[in-house]
Amino acid sequence: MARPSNKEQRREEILQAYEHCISLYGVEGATQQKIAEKAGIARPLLRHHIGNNDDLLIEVTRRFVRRCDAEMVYYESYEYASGEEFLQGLFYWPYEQDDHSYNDTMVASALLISAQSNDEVKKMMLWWFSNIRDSFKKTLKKLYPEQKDNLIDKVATGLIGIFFNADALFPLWEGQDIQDQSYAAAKLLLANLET
Amino acid sequence: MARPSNKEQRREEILQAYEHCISLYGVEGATQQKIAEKAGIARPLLRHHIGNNDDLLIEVTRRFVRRCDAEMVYYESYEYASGEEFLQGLFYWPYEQDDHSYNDTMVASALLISAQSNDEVKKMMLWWFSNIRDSFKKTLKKLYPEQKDNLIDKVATGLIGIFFNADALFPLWEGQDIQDQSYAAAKLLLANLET
DNA sequence: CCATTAATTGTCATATTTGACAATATAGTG
DNA sequence: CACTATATTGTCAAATATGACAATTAATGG
Repeated sequence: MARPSNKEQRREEILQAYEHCISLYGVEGATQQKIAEKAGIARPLLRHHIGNNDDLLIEVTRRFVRRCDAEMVYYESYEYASGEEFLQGLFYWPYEQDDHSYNDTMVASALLISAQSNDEVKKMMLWWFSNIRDSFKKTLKKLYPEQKDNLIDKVATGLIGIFFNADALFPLWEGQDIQDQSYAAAKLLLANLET
Repeated sequence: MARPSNKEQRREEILQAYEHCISLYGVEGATQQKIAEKAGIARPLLRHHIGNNDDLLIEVTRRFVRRCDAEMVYYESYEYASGEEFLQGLFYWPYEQDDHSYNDTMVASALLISAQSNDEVKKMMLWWFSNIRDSFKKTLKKLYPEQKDNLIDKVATGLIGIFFNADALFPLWEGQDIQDQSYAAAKLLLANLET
């Protein structure tokens, strides 16, 4: 009856380009022009397919959180042979296996800044972190079912912190020593669950 | 012979206001108007006292790094009775004791984004992190002189990660559970140095 | 009071960014 | 082909942000 809609595909392309720009320039530095350029489309299409700047920010945050959720579900379903294998996957996951080339942790830290002055973003980012923490807890519980929840909670929170820090500093560090030391620290922390 | 210069004081006020705006809105979101408003002065004075946007970013980064350095020197000089006291000071330092009300970790993560596309900022932020890591190492070495450097390095990197994560999430979390769990995780990690 | 130097204010041009909408092109159906 | 719904392009006004500089005010020494 009419020209077929490519709205869903375009939305994805736009939001992925937006995420990429956010990781490079921050939320306020990711202008519509940069987004459109990165997505390889004309600027007015951002408006056509998604909306104004507010809409764009809400939608990109929603997409980011959902994407992380999906990844968490995937990780949860995986049966790790050991805690060490879990950490290996966490710290040494090769970028090439993602469908994008930018750094998720940079996106998250940029969105956390916007969350301070945007309640919707704040709500989503709160849920984002809770979800990650719960996922870590579940995985650790499966690996160490005999351990108390209380201890698992602490270790999970600590592992997340160590991992995010390593990931946020990754773009600045050429060498790998921060990643390696963070991985080593994570192992030390995880050892508290191996009785 | 002439009207006395208040350039140094004004520079400080401006750069502090800029830092505050960066922590709230990110680097690109901290416009000259917002900075001037926060500092309680007219916008053209930013230019008069410091310079254009590039100059402002360089100078605010320099000030931030120097301020953190000074804090590190202060912490290093302190004689901690135990590792636990060190962690207490780290995680439960009351905001009221700082001369500002904003979150340093948010400033750092915003500057880390700009560092990706600004070599001068990048250089300074690399030094910023190296310095913090060295400072942590020194403090731990003083507390646990019998431990191997290798182990101390790992624990230091891990503690920094856990602390930054807790601090970056602080503005979003009303309760204290993340701080408390992070503190508990840090204690677990530090326990690796208590033989 | 005068000269001097710096702070402060006022103002404008320019560049950038966004919002909005009309006009056109495209791909399907009958 | 004609019709329809959608994508795409073109364009412009409005808002915002920055750069630049002239004009004014203020504080100090002589």
